[in-house]
Amino acid sequence: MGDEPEGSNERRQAWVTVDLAIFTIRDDHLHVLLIERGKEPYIGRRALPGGHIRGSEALDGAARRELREETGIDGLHSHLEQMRTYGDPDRDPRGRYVTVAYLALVPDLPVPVAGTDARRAHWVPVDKALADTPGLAFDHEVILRDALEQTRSRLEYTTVATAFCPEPFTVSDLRHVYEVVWGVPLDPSNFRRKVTRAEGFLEATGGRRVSDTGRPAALYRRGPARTLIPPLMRSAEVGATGIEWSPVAADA
Amino acid sequence: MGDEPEGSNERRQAWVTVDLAIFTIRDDHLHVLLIERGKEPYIGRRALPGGHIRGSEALDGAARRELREETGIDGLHSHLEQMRTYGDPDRDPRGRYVTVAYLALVPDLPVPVAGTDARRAHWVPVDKALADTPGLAFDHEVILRDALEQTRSRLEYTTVATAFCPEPFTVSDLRHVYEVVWGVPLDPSNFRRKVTRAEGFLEATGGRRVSDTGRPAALYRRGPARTLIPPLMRSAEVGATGIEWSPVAADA
DNA sequence: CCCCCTAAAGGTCAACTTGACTTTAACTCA
DNA sequence: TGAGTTAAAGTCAAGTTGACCTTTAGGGGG
Repeated sequence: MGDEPEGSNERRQAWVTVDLAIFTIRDDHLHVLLIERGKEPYIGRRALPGGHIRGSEALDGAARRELREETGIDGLHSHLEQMRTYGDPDRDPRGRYVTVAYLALVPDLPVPVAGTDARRAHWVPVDKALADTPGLAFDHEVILRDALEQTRSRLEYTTVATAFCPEPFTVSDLRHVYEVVWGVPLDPSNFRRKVTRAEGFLEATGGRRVSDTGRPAALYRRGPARTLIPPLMRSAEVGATGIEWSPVAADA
Repeated sequence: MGDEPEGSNERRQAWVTVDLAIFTIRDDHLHVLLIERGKEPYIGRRALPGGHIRGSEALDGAARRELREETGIDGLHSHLEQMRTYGDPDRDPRGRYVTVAYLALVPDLPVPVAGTDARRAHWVPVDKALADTPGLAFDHEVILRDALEQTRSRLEYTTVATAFCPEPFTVSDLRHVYEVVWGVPLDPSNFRRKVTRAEGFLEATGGRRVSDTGRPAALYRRGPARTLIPPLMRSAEVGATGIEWSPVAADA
C-alpha cells in the first residue's frame, strides 16, 4: 500500500466529501450528471458533482444540499440513497480524502441543470462517460460503475424505478425505464402483469394519456411500497457483473 | 443539527474510523462481537469493535485488520463487506467523527476471541445487545440494527449464509443459519430442494456426517456462486422492516 | 439380532407464477 | 371507413412453490 511521506501508520484526520451519481433517462439512454473541473487536480476533466461536508452538516444533508445545488431538485421528486464510501489513501493527490458516494435517481428535468453553482454541469450518457478518454477524475469511474450496478440491482428488488418518471406515468413509461437501465427489451404484456399485481407499486389515477397514435394509456402514480414483491429479476445477460455487494477481497 | 462552537459551516477535517458488526451463530442464536469500552466517552459501555484508519491504509484494509485483531480470523473463512457510513456531526462528543461500518459473518470460532487487542471482547446475543440498558455506545445501536437487517436481506439474494458454516457443512447446518437469522422455522424438505437446485450454491464433497441419531447427512462445501438465483425469500413477518436501502428522508 | 427412534432425503400434488404468444380494445390519421 | 398503432387482456404449457407424505440409513435398547 505504498509508504510515501504522508502515509504513516498514525491516525490522521481526513477530508470528508460527498459525491453524487445522479442518473436520469433522456431520449432512450441513461444519463449521469457530470461537472467539468475548473481547478487542479484533474483540471478540465469530468467528475461527479460533490463537495466537502460542512461542520454542522450530516452526510445525508450534505448530499441533499449538493443535489439541490446541482439540479435544483429538493428531494421531493427524486430518490437519494447512500451508496458506498471510497477512501483509498492515494485516491486524491491533495491528501487523505474519504468520499461518501450517493446515488440519486431523478426524472428528466424540465428546468435547466445547474443551480447556484458556477460549475458547468452536463447530462452525459453513462456509456459515454465510462468509455471516453481521458476518463473521469479521481476514482469516479469506479464509483460510477458501482452506482450503475447498484441502480440495475435496485430495479429488481425495489420500486425506485418510479423515481425516473414524472407523475403521472404509464406502465409503458415505467417499462421504458427498465429497458433503458437494463439494456434489454421486455415483453410488454408480462411486464404489465407483474407491476400491476405487485402490491403497492402503482396506484391508478383514473386518468388516461392520449397520444397521437395508439390506444390511450392508463395513468398511475407511485404506490406506498418500497420493496418489490415478488422481485422483477433480469435474466442473466444484463450488464451482468452479478456482484452487487463486493465483499472485501482476502488479500487487499 | 445544533450550532455548537465547532459546528461552523466551514469545511473541516474529520476523524475516520471503521466499526465492525461481526456476527456468528452460537447455540441457536445470532451473536455479535462487542467490546467493553475502557475509556471515555461511554466508558464501561458496550460498543462495536473498531478503530481509526491509519495513514497508509485503505478502508477495506483497516476493516480486515480490525477483524483479525478482534477475532484472529484473516478473512479466509469469513465474509467481510462494507455496509454503510455514519457521520452525524454530533455522533461522537470528541469531535467530528465519520465511521465506515463493515459487516462480517464468521463461523462459530474454535479459537477464543480476542487476539492482539487488550480490550475484552464478548459474543453477545443480538437480541440482548439491542434490548439491554444502558444501550451501546455512540450510535452503535443504529449501526447494529442496520447490520442485522442487511444480513437478513443478504440471505435472500446471496449465498453468504455459508460464511456462518465451518466447512464441510450439511444442508441442515445451512438451514439452521437461515432459521436463526430470520427467526422463523423453514420446511426442511422445501429448503433442501431450493438450495440444492440453485446453481453454484453447494458442492457435494461426497462425505457424510453420522450423528448418534438419524440418517447420516451429506456434506457440502461452498460453491462458486455469490448471488442466489432464484432468491430464497422470507415471507413477511421476519424482522420485517421491509427497509433495506433507507433513502434519504426529504426533510433531514 | 431385531425393532424403534430419529433425522435425511426424496416424492406427490394442487395452487400459483412465468415466458411466449395471441386476441381484443381504443385511439388518430388519411 | 379502414389502416396503423399502441394498450390491455387472455391463453397455455412449462416451471416453481408450499404443504405434506414416504422412504432411507444410521444409532441404541432390549
